[in-house]
Amino acid sequence: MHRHEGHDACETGLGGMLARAEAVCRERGLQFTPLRREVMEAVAEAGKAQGAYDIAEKLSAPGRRVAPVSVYRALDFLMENGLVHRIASRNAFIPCAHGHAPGEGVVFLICRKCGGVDEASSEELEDGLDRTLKRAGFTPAHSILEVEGDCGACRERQQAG
Amino acid sequence: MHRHEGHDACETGLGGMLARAEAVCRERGLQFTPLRREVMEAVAEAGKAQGAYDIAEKLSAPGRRVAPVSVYRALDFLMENGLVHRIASRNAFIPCAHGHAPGEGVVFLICRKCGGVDEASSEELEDGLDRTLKRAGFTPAHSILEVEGDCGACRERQQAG
DNA sequence: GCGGCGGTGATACACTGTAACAAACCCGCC
DNA sequence: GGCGGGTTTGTTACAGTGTATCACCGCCGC
Repeated sequence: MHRHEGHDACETGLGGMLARAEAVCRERGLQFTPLRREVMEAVAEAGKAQGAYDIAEKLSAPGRRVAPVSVYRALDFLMENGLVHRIASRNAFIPCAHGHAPGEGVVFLICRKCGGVDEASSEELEDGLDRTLKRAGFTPAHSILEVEGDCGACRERQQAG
Repeated sequence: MHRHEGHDACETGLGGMLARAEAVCRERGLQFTPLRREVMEAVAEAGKAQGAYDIAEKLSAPGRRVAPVSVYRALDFLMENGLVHRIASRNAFIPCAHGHAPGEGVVFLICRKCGGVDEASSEELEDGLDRTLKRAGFTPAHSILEVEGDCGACRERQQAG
């Protein structure tokens, strides 16, 4: 996973994400079951967005088959609780890097080279979007902001190498 | 289709869109074949985003079956030439309401009630996005901006009725 | 005519996601 | 301990979305 330039206060890394997931569930009286934990781990470990079927395969082993439908259920749970995000343009899932209010304007930065996905949020962007929507007479309920391109790390790597 | 509040210079309506498609193809030396025309019509006629399979069904008739794969090819062609857009969050397609540079920041406003999709673009929004990306060290290649909510027409309709 | 090329038809298939129902589990309660 | 009810998971089947492959057709230039 590449660095996160756009935001701090970001307890990143597998451990931090699992700890946060656990905390959130305890707080809300929800069960952080073994399956949900495993799915969370699988999403958090991977350096890039994972498809549901990828996760199902990763969790399966000789003698244990995890069906995609189970993965979807775990992912739904994790999404409802803001622990993972869905990348619509990829039909794939990433861990939520930092806690942010649900529905808040977060942009996903998807690198074409390394496949990594970073999150960025900005007041400025959100304000611009709000004003544009208001001008159009549109009341937003949910936004999808995804940008595909080249992340800083990959560009450096390319220039250096 | 509801009104377009956010932009003008918008030769909307079936005729205008077909004319533009024809013009674009002639300009670029590309073929605006019957099938492509029919797919363009199907997308332009419908008041809301159409799935590829919907289009295939609409074009099929007793004695003539249009396979989804043919529709996809036509849609790819039309998308490459900026005549239709894909709505990632719906797996569906809409006609491009107004000519805009490829890759330019256009937001799709998707109404939950009527299913209509409007386009809006704004300098302000684009600037905000550009600055956010620059701050994150990210070089954009392609953006997807989709907002789901309630369009003005539907809100009025609801208050009146 | 002949070869190349783009478009279309047709089949098959991969990938993504959901519905429905059964079984296991947990927990409070009698 | 046993019972009832809610939640989670397993399993199967299926719907929806998109692509690969190959064959055929029509057109155009040589």
